[in-house]
Amino acid sequence: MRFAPNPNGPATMGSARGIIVNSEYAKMYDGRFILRFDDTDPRTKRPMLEAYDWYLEDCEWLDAKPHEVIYASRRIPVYYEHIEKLLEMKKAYPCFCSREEFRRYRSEGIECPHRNTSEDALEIWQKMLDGAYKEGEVVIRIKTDMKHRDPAIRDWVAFRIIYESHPLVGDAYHVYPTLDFESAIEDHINGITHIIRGKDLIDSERRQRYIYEYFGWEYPITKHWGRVSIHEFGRLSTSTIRKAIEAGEFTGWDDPRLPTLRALRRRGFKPEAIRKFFISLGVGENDVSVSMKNLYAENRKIIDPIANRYFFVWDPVKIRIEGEAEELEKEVRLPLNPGGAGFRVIRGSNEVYISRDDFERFNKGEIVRLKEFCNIRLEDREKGIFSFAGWKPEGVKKGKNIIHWLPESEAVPCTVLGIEKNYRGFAESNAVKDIGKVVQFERFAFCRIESLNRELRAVYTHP
RNA sequence: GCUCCGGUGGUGUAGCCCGGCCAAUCAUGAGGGACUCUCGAUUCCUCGACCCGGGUUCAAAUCCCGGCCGGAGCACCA
Repeated sequence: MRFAPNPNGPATMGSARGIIVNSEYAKMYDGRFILRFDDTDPRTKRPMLEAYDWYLEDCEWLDAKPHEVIYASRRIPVYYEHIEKLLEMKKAYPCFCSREEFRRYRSEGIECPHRNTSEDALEIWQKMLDGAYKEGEVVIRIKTDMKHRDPAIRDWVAFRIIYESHPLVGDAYHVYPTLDFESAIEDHINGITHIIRGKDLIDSERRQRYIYEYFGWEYPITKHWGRVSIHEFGRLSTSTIRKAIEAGEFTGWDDPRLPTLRALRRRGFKPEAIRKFFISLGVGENDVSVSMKNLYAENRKIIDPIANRYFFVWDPVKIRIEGEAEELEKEVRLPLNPGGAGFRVIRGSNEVYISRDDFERFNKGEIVRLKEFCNIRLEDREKGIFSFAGWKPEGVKKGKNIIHWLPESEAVPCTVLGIEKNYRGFAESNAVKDIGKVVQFERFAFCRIESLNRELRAVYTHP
């Protein structure tokens, strides 16, 4: 099995499907999983140097470490050898038609003048390599059938001239193979038995079969799947993301709002959840339109039992509790997580922060409960004054009237990088020791604590 | 337009090749209940689908034909 991306940007959710499904099959049948960079176009789909390593990182993260990594741009001489054989066999030829001319021949199903006249094909090829021709002046075509019922198959291009420095191999070459050619050769050399890829490559198979036939090779078994679109992200292509990043709309390729794997990793998603999510999508040929909620559900199953719970008071409002001031200075114990991992301790106070959302919901005289602490009654909304109303939870309406809270002494300034917006407020000081981990801010969401500088920074994972 | 695919609950998926055990799987979602301490978490229950028409057959989600709808490709991109 193989996954063959062009590293013109980092791996996204779309790449994840290819990585996961292919590697999963390799695991199931004890086969090999190869990561191959199809980076043979230094211009239109220019590879991004950093992205090569990012792909490697992302594969390992997804538990899909490749058995072998191939860089097509470093194996161009291999493709040259093969095309030379085809030229000798007269199964390929140099074509001097312009794109427009050839398009006409193709649509009318007639052979172009260069198809059978080039006795000196190998000489022309050599001159191409020597740089005797300009870009677009000549290409190498594979002979198929100019009467093929699908015009897309008719005598396709295998090599073209591009004078542009390649990010990985520099100026070593200026005659580059197309994807169809490079991929056909590599799949055979690497002994690929099964290919699973997008259905946009169905025609590619029909083209490549000609080469396999000429060389007497056996074509791998193929499966083509439809496009995945994710409700929350819509259609974001690598190039649109790049433009948006350059325009400053996103902070980088790992901006939590992006569907890149780097972003998901930053948000604290578990690779196992992503694997399950894509495996559940299957390999049908229909296009699928799926919601991130499914991924959230998978992820939640893994992290919910183990994520530590903390308070995060967003958009905070300071309130004062009157009466029992001394008694309020006590230690409050709250469960750390559902797995029974013990307790965290918060020191109570008669002055605490609560979220504005909560604060503005209450009516005068209403009793609410500060979770695991005490009950309070709203006395004066303008001044933010409540009165003490008992220790036991009795008498409090269940549900939304049990709220989270934080005293000044426990409050660490915190920003959560969200999806729709960022949230500012105070996080419970105990959360500081969970840097790098995914926690649940109670009544808010799961978040990954990222760093502590002037303030604590967290990244929104999901509800 | 030409070539080729596909249509199962709101969403995704299993089943289709090799017809019966399918009043159709699993997940997500939605609705409702529970919770002496997250009603944005957890938990329980319920709801909900074989595109349409014809044919073959004792029997069709599964096979055949037609229609409708949707998708992909038709680059010197991958």
